Amino acid sequence: MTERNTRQKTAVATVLAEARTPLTPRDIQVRARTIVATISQATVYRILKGLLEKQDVTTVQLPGEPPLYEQAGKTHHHFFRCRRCKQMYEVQGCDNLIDRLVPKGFTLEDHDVFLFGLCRTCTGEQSA
Amino acid sequence: MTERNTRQKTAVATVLAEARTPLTPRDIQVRARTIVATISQATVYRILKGLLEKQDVTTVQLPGEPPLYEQAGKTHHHFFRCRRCKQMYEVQGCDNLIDRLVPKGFTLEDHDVFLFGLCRTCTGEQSA
DNA sequence: TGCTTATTGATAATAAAATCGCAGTATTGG
DNA sequence: CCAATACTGCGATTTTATTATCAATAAGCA
Repeated sequence: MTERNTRQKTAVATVLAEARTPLTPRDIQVRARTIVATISQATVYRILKGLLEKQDVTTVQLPGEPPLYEQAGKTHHHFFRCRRCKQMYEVQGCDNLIDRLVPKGFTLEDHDVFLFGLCRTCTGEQSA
Repeated sequence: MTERNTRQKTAVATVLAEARTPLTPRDIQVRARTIVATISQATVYRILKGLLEKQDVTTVQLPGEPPLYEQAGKTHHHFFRCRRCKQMYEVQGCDNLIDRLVPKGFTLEDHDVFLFGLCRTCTGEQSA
């Protein structure tokens, strides 16, 4: 038969749509439970797998950490992660910068940039 | 007593010193076995742990992959990884570029850049 | 050269993430 | 509405990376 629209899928889609930052599967489960109280971790993984195949979500792979998930279709961006409050902030405008790093004769297909430090709020509170 | 200089430690140090790219613990074991035929994986991990504490080696954390190890003390650099031959190539000259990405008021402490695509050799062979 | 003990090798144990199996549930075409 | 079956929940299992255990080995000082 065809794919079915379940409450669980709707819940995960809603969570991803409303998320301001990439989420872990557990984040997604916790938030989805406010919509479907019993949604399981396995189901979250299954739904994410399906969404990935349909390219409705993408993964954000921070070095040394398990993947985070975010809705697909956003404009190209990277992240600044605050080491104090752990928040992730989107960063734009890398393209022409990256090209300069590519060695001559190499074909650039993709790239990642990660910034780490203190966000504006935590920079201010740092001295306090 | 004091720390001892074992053949295993020497072998790992030699492997790291001669490596042109960051290596996995298994890579290191395989290469070290050409020097000390019986060196075990556990020993490689133990030695790497010690070298990390002494800051004689650093880890390279590719997104979504377990850490690679390389000798410390190199000039700041990033990597271009060829998707075809899997080789990693060092890339330099990111600094002033990265600064432009930092949002106002944020404090940049660290950053990572990863380039993916085809190296010069594989770019040439691609059409063949 | 001996002796102390840091270190090793082999394997079991652990940790964390993701998947699997299956009985029960709920969606949807008719 | 109802039946076929896609999907779910739960727990067990797998996978991969790393660490712990412990008897055996080997640095390196006296």
